[in-house]
Amino acid sequence: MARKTGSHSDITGPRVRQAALKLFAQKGYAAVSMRQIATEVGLQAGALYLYTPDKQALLYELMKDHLEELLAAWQLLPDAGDPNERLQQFTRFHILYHLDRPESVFVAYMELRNLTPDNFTRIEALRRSYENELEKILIDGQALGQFRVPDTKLAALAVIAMLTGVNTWYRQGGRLSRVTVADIYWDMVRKAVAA
Amino acid sequence: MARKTGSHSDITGPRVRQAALKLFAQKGYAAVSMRQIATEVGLQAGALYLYTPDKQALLYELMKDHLEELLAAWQLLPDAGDPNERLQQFTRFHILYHLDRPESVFVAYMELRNLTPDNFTRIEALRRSYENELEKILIDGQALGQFRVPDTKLAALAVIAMLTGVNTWYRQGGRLSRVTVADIYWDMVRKAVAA
DNA sequence: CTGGGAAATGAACGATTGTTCAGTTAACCT
DNA sequence: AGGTTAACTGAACAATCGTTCATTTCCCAG
Repeated sequence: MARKTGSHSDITGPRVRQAALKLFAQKGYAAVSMRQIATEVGLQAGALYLYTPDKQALLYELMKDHLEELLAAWQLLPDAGDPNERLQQFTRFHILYHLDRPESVFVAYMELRNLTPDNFTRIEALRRSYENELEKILIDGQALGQFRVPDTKLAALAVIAMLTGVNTWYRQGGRLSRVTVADIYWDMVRKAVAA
Repeated sequence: MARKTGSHSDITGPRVRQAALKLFAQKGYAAVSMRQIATEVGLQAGALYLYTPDKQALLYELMKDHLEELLAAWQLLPDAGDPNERLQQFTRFHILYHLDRPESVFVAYMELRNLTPDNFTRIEALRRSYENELEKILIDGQALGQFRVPDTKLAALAVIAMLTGVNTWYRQGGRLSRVTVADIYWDMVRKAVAA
């Protein structure tokens, strides 16, 4: 038997990526076999190679898409002008955006060492440009005397680490809503960089 | 050939764990084979089973030892009394202790999903008790009016995430010394929880 | 000097890995 | 209605996986 009824390339492709994302997040890239991904989609392992050149490309595309979409979503937001407002905007955006995509976030943070050196360099560049978006806010606020941080680069990394940490413990249906969590973290971020 | 000259069990055992730690941190648990670990030590794969019942135990022991030693080292410090002093002590301790053990920290954070359910439960308990050490400080400071955080549990998690984040970017010989980094982070932590 | 046990080898086990490819089937176009 | 081709199967590839075990070697106690 070949070519199941109702099968289409433009449907199967995304399903392959979705299955890979789910399994990579669950068990880790190295622990997931192409056969497991194929089973999740309802295919034989060989069919996956119609949609990806190899396993590595599957991982790289997932991480690249995640970071590019993250940057695009951030840049789509209106400029709030005032650095303090922009920092609040960034804090809330980061938490809510990441809480909506736990699997992508997990893979993008945990599987860096499974990238080939070339792919690692590209992903790192994307991550750095996201960090720079936050640092720009801190630099502007520092210049205006609204913020006072010892080091804008370190402060940016510290804030991002703190915010991304939410993903490690947040569970839907817990005692705090997503917006409440964002409120709480904004309070700490605001004070941490205050003048 | 068997039994190299000068070989001893009490030397080889630690060397096996050391090699496993190095390789797990470098490539990830699932991507490292027992043969790679054996080669690193200068053994055949079969000999590893004189020092560990299986690969899983090797991972579990590394994580368990790391967390137990972390807790022990923290509890060995003299009680500073004042919550603000204790928080500063925790901040500096966490950063310096973790910067001294990048491989253990990496493995303990990245390989949780490769633990069996039983082992995962035990490791999680250790991690939680470390988080509780910080939360105790925050609760005491909150009661004295020194701190004002919206939620002591979340604040503890946020601070730990922020501090542990140092390990992801710090490189020896960089533009900042370890103590300077600790100073910078203490400034941010102090303000983040300030009343 | 010798026997015994600790330490390590090296081969073997079945299972699984990523990837390729010739063959088969079903959907679409004319 | 029939032929084309995209979509998929299923078998095969060599390599590698974690683990076991009979065998060999060396160190040390007596």
